[in-house]
Amino acid sequence: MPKPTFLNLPDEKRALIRQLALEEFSEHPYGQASLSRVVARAGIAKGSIYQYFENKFGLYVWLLDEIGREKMAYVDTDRVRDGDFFERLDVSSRAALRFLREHPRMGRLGARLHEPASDPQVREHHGALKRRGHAHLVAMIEGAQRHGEVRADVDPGLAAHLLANVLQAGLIDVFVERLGVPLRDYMSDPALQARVSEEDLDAMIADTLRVLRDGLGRREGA
Amino acid sequence: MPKPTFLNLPDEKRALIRQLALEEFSEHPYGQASLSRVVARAGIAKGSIYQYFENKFGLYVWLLDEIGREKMAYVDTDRVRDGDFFERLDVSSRAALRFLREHPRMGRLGARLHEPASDPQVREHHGALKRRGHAHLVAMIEGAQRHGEVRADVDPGLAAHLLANVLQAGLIDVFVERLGVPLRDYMSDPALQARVSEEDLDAMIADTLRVLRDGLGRREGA
DNA sequence: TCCAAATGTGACCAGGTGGTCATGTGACCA
DNA sequence: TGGTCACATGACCACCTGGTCACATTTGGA
Repeated sequence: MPKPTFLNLPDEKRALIRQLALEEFSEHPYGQASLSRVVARAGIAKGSIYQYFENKFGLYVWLLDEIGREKMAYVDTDRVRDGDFFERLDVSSRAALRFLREHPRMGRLGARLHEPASDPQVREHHGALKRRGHAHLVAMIEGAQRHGEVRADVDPGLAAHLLANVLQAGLIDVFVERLGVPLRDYMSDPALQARVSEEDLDAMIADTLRVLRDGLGRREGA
Repeated sequence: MPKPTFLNLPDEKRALIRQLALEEFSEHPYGQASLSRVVARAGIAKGSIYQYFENKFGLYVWLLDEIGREKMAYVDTDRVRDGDFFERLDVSSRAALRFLREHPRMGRLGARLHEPASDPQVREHHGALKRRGHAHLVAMIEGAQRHGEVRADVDPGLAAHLLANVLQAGLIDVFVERLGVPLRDYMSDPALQARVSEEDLDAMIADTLRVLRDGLGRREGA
């Protein structure tokens, strides 16, 4: 999506633009994110950004792609091919949350996918990205059902929606509100970051997954 | 929040403004919702809306309040004081989804509460509304735990977040995507509305709640 | 009938936006 | 040296926003 000119730029400058675009699009919905602000903060001329990208949408798509790729690489680092379904979920959720912890803005940008965008172009792009993730989850669940790890009588599509909401959109909410740490403050304050230990996060995920696996209802046998 | 002038208006005109404001704020995030569009569609002068409300924020707060009240009244119609925790959840979720079905724009407006707003004033107001809902859920869960309907070893705060995500934010997603009916089309096409039967919705909720109660994992005893 | 209070009005303002384009600038090569 | 080519620039454009305000209109009681 970026023009060749952008790819010829020194890495440093490209990284700067990426960073500032991330800050802008993660803190404002697409329609309110301002290219003027980005270029001003980057110290470049308005016209320059249009030599790097076709237009606002082009920059946005590129950014989503970039961040998606980075997250994928991060989460895939801990190989999640072993163990049963819920163990794999645990591992990948922990990786995802650790990613979120280290890169809150990327998490926030990801969360924006779940908002109903007003711009049709953006809405369609968000839809496509979500559909991809959904299909992936469905496949995972169907596999788990074949292996007898997940009850066969739940619809995979419904379960995928459940998991997506709880583990993707939901964890961000929990992270932000349950720990009482607004993402905005958290980002800019290392002391706060230290206060939320990795153990807290792991415990949160473990609890959540336990509930997902065993349910909220009291076990008759217990 | 509205000025006295607004309250003196004929009901018809007040209702029109309410309706148009709802359409505007449900289809665009706060920052992009346009008063100019609202007044143009209402056929009144720009200045008039400022004789009814202090400013954009005032109109928005009033609208949220109004819609919240209406939803509350709707959901409370089916008295939900009887039955065990999950039955009560089932009844109120069904009422909520029926409400969403009849008033999709209100559902969409409600969903916007869960987006991170850029305007600090709006962010704070959203936060306050969400906190109220959260506290209500926590109280419900704690009660259910005392009655032995919900496992005592899950944190009520975490469980509340889970339920809120799945039953509030999540159901909208499911409604929109799982049934393959974009909310936008659904709203303007009665034929589509007929295609999604009340039974479909009820079944969806029943499935979701079953998973929440019993978990996704395969029962050992089964 | 007259007046005063309440309402309605829309041109206007400052400030912002995405996007354009004629004009520079400097690195490279003949 | 002159020329070419990639890149940088910022004034400028049309458009839109929330909000204001001096003025017109309607209302209703005396």
